[in-house]
Amino acid sequence: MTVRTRFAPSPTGFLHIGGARTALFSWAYAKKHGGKFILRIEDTDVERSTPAAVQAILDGMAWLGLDYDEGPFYQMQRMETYKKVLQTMLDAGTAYYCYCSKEDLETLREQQTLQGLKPRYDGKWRPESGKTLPLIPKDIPPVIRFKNPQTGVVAWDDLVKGRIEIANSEMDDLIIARADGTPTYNFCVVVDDFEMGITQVIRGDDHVNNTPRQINMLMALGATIPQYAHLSMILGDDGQKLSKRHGAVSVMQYHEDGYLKEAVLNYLARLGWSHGDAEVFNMQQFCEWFDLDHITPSAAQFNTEKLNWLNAHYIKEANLDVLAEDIAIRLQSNSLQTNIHAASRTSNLADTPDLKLVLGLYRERANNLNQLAKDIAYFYAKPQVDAAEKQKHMTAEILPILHEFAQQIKEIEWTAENIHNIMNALVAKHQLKFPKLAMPLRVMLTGIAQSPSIDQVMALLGQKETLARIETNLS
RNA sequence: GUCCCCAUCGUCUAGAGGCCUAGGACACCUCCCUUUCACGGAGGCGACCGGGGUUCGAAUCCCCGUGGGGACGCCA
Repeated sequence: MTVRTRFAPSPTGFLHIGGARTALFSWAYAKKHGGKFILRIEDTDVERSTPAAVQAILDGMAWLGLDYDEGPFYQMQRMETYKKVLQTMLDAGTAYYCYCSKEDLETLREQQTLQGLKPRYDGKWRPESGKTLPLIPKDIPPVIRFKNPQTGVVAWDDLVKGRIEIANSEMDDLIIARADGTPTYNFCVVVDDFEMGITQVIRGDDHVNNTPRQINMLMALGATIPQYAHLSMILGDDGQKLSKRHGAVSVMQYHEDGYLKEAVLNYLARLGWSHGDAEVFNMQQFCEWFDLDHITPSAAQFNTEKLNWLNAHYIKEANLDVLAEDIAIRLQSNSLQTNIHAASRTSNLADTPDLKLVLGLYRERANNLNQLAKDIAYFYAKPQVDAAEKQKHMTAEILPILHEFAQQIKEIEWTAENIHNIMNALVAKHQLKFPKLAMPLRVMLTGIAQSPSIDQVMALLGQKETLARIETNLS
């Protein structure tokens, strides 16, 4: 049988890290088995679903490259189907009308909670042979409930958690259609998973408790029961549960925060799943290796440090053209123009340092795109020179030598090697340690005391700009 | 409260009864490299929640605790 998996988010917010991982695992499972990955938007909660959230989910998946083979399907557009199935169940006696009002239900729940009982429907309108149902009230539009079996157990072999058994006596008759006739979540999922031929349901483990109900409904419909794999949740960096109030951010936020999608993907893949000692791998390898057997059943804590490390790795590995595109945009949002775009070349940026060469010098030391852009900003705008560093490194002793250096580099062919030779010669002549000369240059040229080899920095900065910055600081 | 799930270094994890003196990765520490800061290289620190079983042998299987989490909506 062809594998068919699905990702079924409800559009009530952005695609967060947990949802992204669920999608990633479903996607990878389908890819691994040559199956289909289906996207289904569960938008039956009209109150909370928004088009913006739908778009946010689509954007998030697009950024990560989680492409779907079918969909997106929208449940709100499948009402006819649900109504039809509802009617069949009513006819078959596996569902029934319930005329309890919301208020009745509310007080019932309160009483039960007060008595320390598990809140559940009392079966007032559940038809049984020999039972007389109450008189149907005129002014209350009924909901439809599923007639859940009352004895026996529902069991399934969860692909992540192993065998799970839940007694039917623990479940009540859940509402599958609201008073206004619209179907509810558990029912729509069942109909859709059935009709879409889903073979493996991979979802968050907050759905474990829904599974036995769904299996019961599936059985009532005579459907094949899919396999289930319940993924445990992802905790925040602090070990706390992620929520709207606390720590949950959109995957797109990682893009904004300077992360490469390759790093996010690799990190997420490795969070709760493993392949021996493999830590760094691309999505192709992931899809080849992925299996449900190596998913941890326990919750995993998010670790930004490790994400940073992976990000550093992928920044080093990135295609330089792609990286330059990205960094150019980040620089631009700080009003810094680079010469990467043809349009920019028409301006007076012709002798501005080549971004790709600059990145070649800097990518090794970065673990974040925004930081990288910030670090190289001085190539494209005069830096703010750190006063303390200037005072520390531009000593009276070195000042005349800096003048001498400035003189000498006016004459040379502008290469890092030539610059380096001049520095070496000066240091030797005055019997100084190399940093004595390198540090003040670093401060004058970059504004701070840390940079790659300063001769290479000068080579990229250009002769004119290098001299200009030195002279400004010496005068 | 009831039901369900989970439990290996600080964190992510390897581990399918002997391969475990518990392995890898991030972080941390030390050293090396060095033109500062990074990168990189070499080392180091560091864990089987507790108690009972089963077994010749348990991180692995069972039971009981303990701790964490989830679910109990005309939300999904």
